[in-house]
Order: sequence, then C-alpha cells, then structure tokens
Amino acid sequence: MAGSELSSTGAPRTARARIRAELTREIKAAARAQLATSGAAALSLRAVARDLGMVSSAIYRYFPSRDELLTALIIDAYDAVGLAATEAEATVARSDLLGRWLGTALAVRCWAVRHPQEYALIFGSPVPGYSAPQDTIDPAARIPMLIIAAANEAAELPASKRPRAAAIPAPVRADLRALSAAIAPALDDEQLGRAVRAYTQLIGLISFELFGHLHNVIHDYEAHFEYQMRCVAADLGLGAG
Amino acid sequence: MAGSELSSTGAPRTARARIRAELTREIKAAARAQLATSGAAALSLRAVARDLGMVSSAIYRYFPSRDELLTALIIDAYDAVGLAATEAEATVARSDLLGRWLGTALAVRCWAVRHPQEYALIFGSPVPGYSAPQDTIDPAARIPMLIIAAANEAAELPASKRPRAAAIPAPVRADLRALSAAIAPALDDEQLGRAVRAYTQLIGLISFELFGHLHNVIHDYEAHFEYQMRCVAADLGLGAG
DNA sequence: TGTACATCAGTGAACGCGCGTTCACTGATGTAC
DNA sequence: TGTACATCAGTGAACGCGCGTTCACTGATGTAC
Repeated sequence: MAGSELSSTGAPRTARARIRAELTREIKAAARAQLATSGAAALSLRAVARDLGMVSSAIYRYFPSRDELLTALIIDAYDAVGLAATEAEATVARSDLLGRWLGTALAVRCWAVRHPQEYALIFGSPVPGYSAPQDTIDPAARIPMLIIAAANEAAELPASKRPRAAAIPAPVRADLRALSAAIAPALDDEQLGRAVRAYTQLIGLISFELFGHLHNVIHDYEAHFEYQMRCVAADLGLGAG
Repeated sequence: MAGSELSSTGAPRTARARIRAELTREIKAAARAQLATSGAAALSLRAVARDLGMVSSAIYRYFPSRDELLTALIIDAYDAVGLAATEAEATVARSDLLGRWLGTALAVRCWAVRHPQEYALIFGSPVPGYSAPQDTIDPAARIPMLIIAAANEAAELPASKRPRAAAIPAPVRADLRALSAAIAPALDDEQLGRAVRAYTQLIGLISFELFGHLHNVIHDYEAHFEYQMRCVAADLGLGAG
C-alpha cells in the first residue's frame, strides 16, 4: 500500500501522500509526548487525536490499532538510540577501541536521559498485553553490534596496549566514600565500585532475560546466568572457602 | 491504628482484628495475581474486589487508595526477594565468598523467574503517576548489602585464594558459538561472553539511574557512569589507539 | 484539457465497557461500666 | 454477667470520567480515458 504512494526516489508521490507521511509523523510525535507524561500502558489514541485537533476515529486512517502505534514507537525508539550510538561511535578513530566503546556507552546514556520514557519503552518492563513483532529485532541489534565489533578487534590487541584500571573521579569517589562510611567502613573505593557493578550486572542480566532481550540468543538461561555471575565474582575477587 | 489492634506478642487481639489481617493478606494476594495477568499500571481495585466477592468500595476499609495498595505490593516484593536472597546466602559457609555471592545471585534470579510481574514492579519501569514513598528504601537495600558484605571480606583475601576465570559450560558455549557464527566469526567465546556482560552492564546501569535505584546513593550520575564503563572496558580489554 | 469515477481523509455519533472514589446506610462486633 | 454505646466492615447506588473501536456519511483529491 504505502509502496504505491512512493516514487522511485522514496519521496511521496502526491500531495496527499506527502500530507499522509507528515501526519503519520505528527501522530507519532504526539504519542511520544504522551509517553513522557503517562507512560506506555496509558497511551491513548483519543488523547493523541485531541492533541492534534482531530476526531479520535481519524487516527484509524493512519494506524489500524493502538498496538500498531505502539509498535511504531518502539521501532522508532530502537532506531533513534541505535543511530545516536552509531553516530557517536563513528566519530572516534577506528584504532581507539576504548574511545569507541565509551562513545557508544555515553551516547546510549545520553539518549536515555533525554528520552527516559522511550528508553523505558524498550528496556523497561514490557507493556502488558502487547507482544513485540519481528520488525523490532533488527533495530534492537545495532548497539550490541557496536560492542561486539570493538570486542572483536580487542581480542587481537597485544596485551601491552590494554588499558590500565581507570582512576575514580573525585565526585564519584565522594559518593562511594559516603556509601562506605554508612555501611562498610573497611571497604576501599575500588572494591565498592566493583560491588555496585556486580549489583547492576545481576539485575541487568535478569531484566534482559525476563524482558525478552535474550530471546533466541541465549537458550539455557540458567546456565548462562550462572556463568556470567561467576565471571562477575572473579572481578570482585571472590574465592571459594 | 493497627498498633492498638495488636497484643504485646504482635498477634491480633480480637477476632475482628484477626479477620482484618487475614483479609488484608487476601487483598494483596489477589492484587498480585492480577499483576501477573495485566501488569502494575492496569491494577484495578474493582477487579481485586470482584475476585474476592466483595463490593469495590469495601476495599477502602483496608487500603485508602490504589496507590497505597501498590506501595504495599512493592514493599512485599522487596521483602520477598530480599528474604529469598538472605536465606540462600545464609546456608553457605561464611568463608566461601564465591558461594555466598552465587547463592545470592541465583536466589534473586530464581525468585524473579517465579514472580516476573513482581520483579518488574520493583526493577522494571516505574509505574507512571506513582512515586515510591520512603518505606521502600530499607527493604530495597537487602540485596546490595549482601553483595557488599562479601566484597568487603574479599578485599582482605590473599590473592592466591581468588578464583580463576570460570569455564564456560557446554550449553552456554553452544549459544555463544551460534551467536559468533552469525555475527563475529573471529570472536572467541570468552570474549563474546564479556561483550554480553558489557551490554547488560550498560543497560543495567542506565536502568538503575533512570528507574531510581541510585537515588541518594550516586549524585554525579554521569561521572559515575563513565567510570563504571571504563572499568567494563578494562574487562573487555579495550585500549586507546 | 476535461470529465467520470474511484479512492481516500476526516466527521460525529454511538456502542459497551471499566475505572477510582464518595456517601449514607445497616448490622455485626467490641468496650466500658 | 448484662446493658448502652462506640466502632467497624461491608453494601449498593451513584458521580463523572476516559477508553478503543465501528460505522455511515461528506467532501476533497487523484486517476484513467
């Protein structure tokens, strides 16, 4: 359908088609704005229509149901965060693997902080009653791809080129000091930082499993989980008695 | 109020108070059952009342509003997962730091797999329009406390006692092989495992920040995030060009 | 270039539904003397 | 132990609200000859 409305250059063919594309964008933008105030579960077609000065039934000319609109938002969110990461990563010299990873990570966080509800849409708890279609798989893969590419090149790096442990910046050190003063006076800052990492790793991995991000990638979730937790233990310096 | 209904042993004093405590539990149980099918945002007092054969207004004798019921469920969930972790950890010999950490981690995952909607309630995206009161802070701290305690003792361990890298179990290796065959043929399994870890760490830490789990603990989120990502880079063996 | 017909966008009313919360009430349980 | 009063649990009706979706319709835009 949409295909017949596009010329060979991909631009809309007719005035009507151009307006249609425009309005489709506006509907998604209004829906995104609504996400920010009320969350995905409460996304309402009627409210979106109201925002745009349309009658609620008019939305159905553009999206056949609420779920289809949600799907479009999810795909857009994956695309947006993937694009942000890709662009940031691309500005770093190819040989600077640390810079590529940090560029990716900081870009993802930066996007997430600016679009928290869209972030929650893709990495938070799934919207009940909604199940993501196939179309969301490819856009979801862009960030892990960047990480894997850098990891791939790192495997061929001589050991001498590998980074030394990062120094703790002053504001972070202050937070960690306050934390250890409150609960674990003997713990040094580096070790406390590792413990924070262990906790985020623990919850991050469980969330990935439960929220579907490892679907079709990992099959024996339990074995994989235990393996990763053993690796985390090594980082923490935990030994068997 | 509730205090005057309890005897000095903490047991309900009168028949009425006993029934009240019983029904309070039943309401929460019915609400939890509803979480499982429709998610927190759709939790409905009317549906809970229906499940219990009560009239919807009767619920207000037990919880003054929907949000108070949600709060009770959140506190219960933190308590339940904290208890599961604490109990599992307690069965391991104190000197077996690796076992204590693994026991904690596996117990948390196990609870999460069995109660996915309650897990999502506390570690997924926040319920829109709902803000967690102070009461949720203490129960939320139990898991990180276990981790920190083990990390604390590990810091005093001689280096010889620290664990060697964990071997990859066969089913996990199979998944990682399939993954690397599809996207990064040159990558060895250990390094791919590290990349998975880097990705879950990235998203786990951002989720913690956005979903409020670092509130009042970390203040300079950005500096902390970059520091942790640098540590992850060291694990990945990423160097500067 | 002009006309006839097909397609499409948007309207407005309606359907049936569920929600949180309030309120005046009845009847049972608990308390104090 | 018995009675008078206060407290409490649960009822049922009502309030005002918003939701997704359908449908027959009007008028504008696009297409084919």
